[in-house]
Amino acid sequence: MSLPHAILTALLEKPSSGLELTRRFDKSIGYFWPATHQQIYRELGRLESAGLIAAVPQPPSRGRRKEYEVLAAGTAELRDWVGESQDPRPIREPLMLRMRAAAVVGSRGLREELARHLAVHRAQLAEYRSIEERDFPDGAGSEAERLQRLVLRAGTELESFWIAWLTGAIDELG
Amino acid sequence: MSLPHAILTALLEKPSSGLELTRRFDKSIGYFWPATHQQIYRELGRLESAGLIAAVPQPPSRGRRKEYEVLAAGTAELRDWVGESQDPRPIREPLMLRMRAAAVVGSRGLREELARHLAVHRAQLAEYRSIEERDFPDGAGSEAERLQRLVLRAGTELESFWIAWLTGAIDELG
DNA sequence: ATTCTTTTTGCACCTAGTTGCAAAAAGGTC
DNA sequence: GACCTTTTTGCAACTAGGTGCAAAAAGAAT
Repeated sequence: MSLPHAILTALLEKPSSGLELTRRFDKSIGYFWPATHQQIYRELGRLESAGLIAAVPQPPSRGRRKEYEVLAAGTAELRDWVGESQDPRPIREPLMLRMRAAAVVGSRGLREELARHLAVHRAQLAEYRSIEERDFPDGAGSEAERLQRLVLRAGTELESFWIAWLTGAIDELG
Repeated sequence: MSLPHAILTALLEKPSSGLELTRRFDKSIGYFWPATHQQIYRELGRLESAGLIAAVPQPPSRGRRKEYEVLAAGTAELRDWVGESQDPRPIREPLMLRMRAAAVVGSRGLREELARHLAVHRAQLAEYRSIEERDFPDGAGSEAERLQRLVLRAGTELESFWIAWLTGAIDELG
């Protein structure tokens, strides 16, 4: 149940319409939990019926912009969720499956694929770094800032890991 | 469409019944693509109807053990799949969402959660290391062996990354 | 041989995420 | 104001994965 909580977080940062949310997802929360506008609208509807968020007064109808804000119950729900305990979700990495498959039926075409992935991860790393420079140029600040920096660092380090691993793999398959 | 290919791979390594497959998944392929026995049976059924695998002759019926092997079409399918190009799947990491949520509503309970995750990742790393010692004690061998070693290395390095990151995060949240 | 337990297979339902498409409103152009 | 495009919202159908539960067979116990 992550998407609703992601949306609550985003709405607390700034009340928004569905479309604004979608755009902001694309360049922040979505890095760790992507969502399309369809998913977001559906979830906004559910959160509203659940009484966790509300549209700020305006005659609501299809096609008309609707701005949502988080209610007290929503904030409480999110606070609870932060402290909940939940196991890390299992890794699902098709590329590793393909490596294993290649060990059985041959690795034809695999090198190219590894190279493609390498390019994608490099691009992602570059994007994270530019965000880092833009948003966190100097040392630690408030707790909120430190948390956000930690998330970003997870991103850069994760991408760095893949870059290193893929480089090694391509090298070894030479 | 990863599960069917994971199953094809496992069946090529060794023809098996559904239950055997389930057990083998739990300690090898399942590290990167977990599956329950229910999923596996369902997929075996589909692969059979698709003509990619076949049960070795035996009166088939419910409750009676059924051994599957991969047909030529199945091997061909798997070979194609290895060379297919497919973007890395987006990361979905609820823990990062919780960090961001914590930046907004406070981090109560988060430290404990990070510590729990740390323990899980440490245990997983230990498991990978013991497999490494058991199965790959010495340097590189055949291509197949090199591929499997690379997969295992991805596992150990990924866990190491998380351990390092979590340690840093706990440290910084003091 | 009857009963009980374990193994093995599998169905059915549910939740979450994806994709295609379209309706209502808003805004621009003639 | 009639027409066209863009924005915004949303429905509906589909796919994949997760969970609960049960039926058939095999094996053990008496």
